[in-house]
Amino acid sequence: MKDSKRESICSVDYGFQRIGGKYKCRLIWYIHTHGIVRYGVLRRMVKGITPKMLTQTLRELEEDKLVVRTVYHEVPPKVEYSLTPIAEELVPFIQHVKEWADRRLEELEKDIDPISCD
Amino acid sequence: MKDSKRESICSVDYGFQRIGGKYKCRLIWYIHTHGIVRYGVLRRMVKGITPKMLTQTLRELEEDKLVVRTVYHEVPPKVEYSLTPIAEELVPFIQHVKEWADRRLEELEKDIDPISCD
DNA sequence: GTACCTACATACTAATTGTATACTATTGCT
DNA sequence: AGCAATAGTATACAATTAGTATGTAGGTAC
Repeated sequence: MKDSKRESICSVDYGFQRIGGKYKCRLIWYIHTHGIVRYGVLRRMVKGITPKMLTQTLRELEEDKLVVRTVYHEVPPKVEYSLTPIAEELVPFIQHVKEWADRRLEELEKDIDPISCD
Repeated sequence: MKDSKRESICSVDYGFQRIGGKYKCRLIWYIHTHGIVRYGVLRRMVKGITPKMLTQTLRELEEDKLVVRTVYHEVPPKVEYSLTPIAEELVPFIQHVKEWADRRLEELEKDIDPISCD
């Protein structure tokens, strides 16, 4: 993520730069529903994500103070992720969008049958 | 926007695909605060947007049934955009993010002084 | 001693998204 | 005839974002 990304024109822009991207909100949501999650668990939960994207996204969230990364100096390595209060503030809104999306999907048709995020 | 965009893995994913992108939420927000807006007005409001991106984004929003495009067959041309009830459902949540972002920006520092979206 | 575990790192490539700039159509107005 | 106004299109290009493939560390179990 470049510094230029920090140059927002307005607060709507700023906000969505922080939670945009392919996986950010899904990660926030998953971490929220589990409280504290290990890297490997996230990797299995976020279907299709590669380790590179997972690490990259988590680092960006950490930089923006949305997740906390706790490293246990053990072997094999253990790293846990959890949400900051700042990120928790976003959870209701992610839930709102999720519910909105659920209604849209329901309207569309039943044969798409997307996998639930719960 | 490709058809693959329609292939969402979960509803969080689905939701954010519909409102993600550099300008979508800003446009929804601007149209909301003005009710009915003409193309040229939007272009002047959304600082820095190019006609290509504006048209493209509006068409995507229209496809997703978030905005309504009304063409008046006059010369010079007149086209008005307004939100659908589906998009209006998203407004409180965009406002939530906007307020969240305002708090973040305030915390960061005063010397950034981003332009308000109101 | 070698395979295995977790949580990455690195290099490269592909796909998507956005920018810059120029151009069009239509008709009233001067 | 030529220009202004509006809502775009077209084309080429640049930047950003995502994906693939492979490698690494430092122990532990066999």
